[in-house]
Amino acid sequence: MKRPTIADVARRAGVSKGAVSYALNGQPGVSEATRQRILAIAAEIGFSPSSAARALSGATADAVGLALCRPARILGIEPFFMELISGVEAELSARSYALTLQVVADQEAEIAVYRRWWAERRVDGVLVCDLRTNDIRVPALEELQLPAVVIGGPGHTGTLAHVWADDAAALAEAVEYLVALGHRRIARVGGLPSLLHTEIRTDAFAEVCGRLGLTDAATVWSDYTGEEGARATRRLLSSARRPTAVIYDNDVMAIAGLSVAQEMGLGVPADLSIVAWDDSPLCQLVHPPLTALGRDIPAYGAHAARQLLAVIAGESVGGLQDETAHLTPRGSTAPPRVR
Amino acid sequence: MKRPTIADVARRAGVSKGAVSYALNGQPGVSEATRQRILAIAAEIGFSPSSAARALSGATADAVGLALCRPARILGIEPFFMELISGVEAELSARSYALTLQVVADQEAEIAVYRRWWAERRVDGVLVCDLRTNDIRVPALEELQLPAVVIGGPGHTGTLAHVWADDAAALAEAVEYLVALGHRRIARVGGLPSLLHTEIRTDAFAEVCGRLGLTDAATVWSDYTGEEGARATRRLLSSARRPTAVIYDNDVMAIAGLSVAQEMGLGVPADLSIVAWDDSPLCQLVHPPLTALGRDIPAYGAHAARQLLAVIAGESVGGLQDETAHLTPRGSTAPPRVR
DNA sequence: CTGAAAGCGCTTACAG
DNA sequence: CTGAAAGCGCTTACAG
Repeated sequence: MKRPTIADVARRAGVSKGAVSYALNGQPGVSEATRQRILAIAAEIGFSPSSAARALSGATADAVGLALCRPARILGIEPFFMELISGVEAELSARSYALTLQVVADQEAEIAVYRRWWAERRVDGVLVCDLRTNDIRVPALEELQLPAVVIGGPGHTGTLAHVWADDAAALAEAVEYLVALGHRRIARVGGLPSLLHTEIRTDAFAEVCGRLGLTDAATVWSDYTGEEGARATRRLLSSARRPTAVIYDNDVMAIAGLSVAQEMGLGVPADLSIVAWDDSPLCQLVHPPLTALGRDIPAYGAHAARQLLAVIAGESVGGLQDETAHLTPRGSTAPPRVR
Repeated sequence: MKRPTIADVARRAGVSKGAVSYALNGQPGVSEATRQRILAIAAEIGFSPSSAARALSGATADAVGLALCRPARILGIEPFFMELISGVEAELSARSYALTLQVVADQEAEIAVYRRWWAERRVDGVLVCDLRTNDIRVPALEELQLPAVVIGGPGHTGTLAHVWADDAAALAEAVEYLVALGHRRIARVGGLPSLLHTEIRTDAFAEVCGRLGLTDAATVWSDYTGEEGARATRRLLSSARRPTAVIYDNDVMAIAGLSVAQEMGLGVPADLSIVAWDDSPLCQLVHPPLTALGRDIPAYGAHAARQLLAVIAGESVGGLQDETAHLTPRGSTAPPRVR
């Protein structure tokens, strides 16, 4: 099957290629009647302009890039990324933008991908995940002047546009809720310490625990996987003054923690209360269902995509604060059993 | 920052643009010494050929498309897709191919996306998921002559290349294992009945149960979500002659089933044995860990991508049988408690 | 309001 | 082995 070109449309409409281009792109320079006729013919023969030809003529690539820097096993198990992607995609495809995805091994490789995308003119802009403190990707993108939106913050985003959520406030809400239930020994199993949002949560956890006079509050590090979450939980629950409540930085570790508690013969929530970040459907799959801090991740992705399209359009875009995660109490939290 | 073009490289190397093109693409027509010099200069100034210009000159788009037809909530929670994507992506990026992702609402929308991609020359080929019986996407792709590899089968793939796994054999292995443990009343919670692989598993389940003389074997339908998996499990466990073992078509439903059993006061595995398909890390997160039918999904994706690149290269490619899922026994299966 | 033409940055026959 | 040139399919000033 031969692909129709703009010349085919022009010939059938009896106009020049230029006129077809104007008609399709909603530019002035063609009468309304002609425009309608051209549009009808284009639809009839199934014409869509070659994205390569458009991109080459100085127009945009109509594509946005997303590089993911996590190993496959973590990418697969965390609902976060797929939900984010589906939100990004929904916004992009509504504007006929394509999403180009690439998995990278580390930040250097990610920067190399950005350079290549830029040199190839393959994407009009990129979405940046997993922001770190003093992230080397930020100056690299600034230097390339490749439109970019950082998903994360606040802070450490340089001059780049970004969308962020107030994790500190959400964490404080969770701690205050546990304290209100009567908990005094609260621990937190954190995600990768190199990520900015982990650091923000760690600082917020220390701040709120200090403010509430909790002296036994400790953060232990993990990497978002179930194995590490389980290991961290075993360590916490084996300690002399074991916590009566644990907050996990993601749903997968929280579920692993629940399983460890059951394995150790501890009742949840009687002996141990559990709170998870990322209120994915996983949290409601287990028994008891997990109290979780959640927000609309597809919407977060959609907002980031919208910001990026604005940056690409040349608008001046700064930071956008997204909804703060809110706590949904379920069966995994209760007042601590008096011992 | 100005993007370097082939002319910049040619000027600095003191050769024609054609020579640079030959050198970069490994074509004859340039001496080895010149080639090395050109390559060095290209690397030095960070030149990558414009993908648009390459695509327009009749070369390939160097991109492959993947349309996903599942709602965000299912896409997010099932590790399968993200694992598949990361495998696809690993293979593609090793050959400098980009992956273009689009989420679609239904098969008609998916076909429209294929038509647009084809007309826009945006991708060189596509990967097709979630094959159905008499799938309307197959003839549509055949008509477009858009290179495609179907991930699924056997059967119903028309003339398209495909990769598939023998789910019937894997299911038989699981049933035989349960029967060997002493189970006679085995149920199955199936996935979306419209999908071909669900149908294949259903037929295989009926066949092997018949062969082994299990008269109470029943398949109930679900949709891969935890809610539906839980509902189906409640129904099964409330029946007069409730099964002593259940096989679930995915990990998410199996975990939901485990949770329902616990909620109903049934011991797993003492009162109920559970087997899950898709041995993702989720299966080892719960307590007891789930016996599961698993295989290497990233590798499956990589094989599909490799097949697609072969089709794009014009090679004659048929069906490729991938590894059969194998059973990993864990704590969720045991001989049935005598009642 | 319309047409003819240049140009985007490559690839690839075609001459030398 | 190398260079000059056509052409891919668009967009967009530039004339009319």
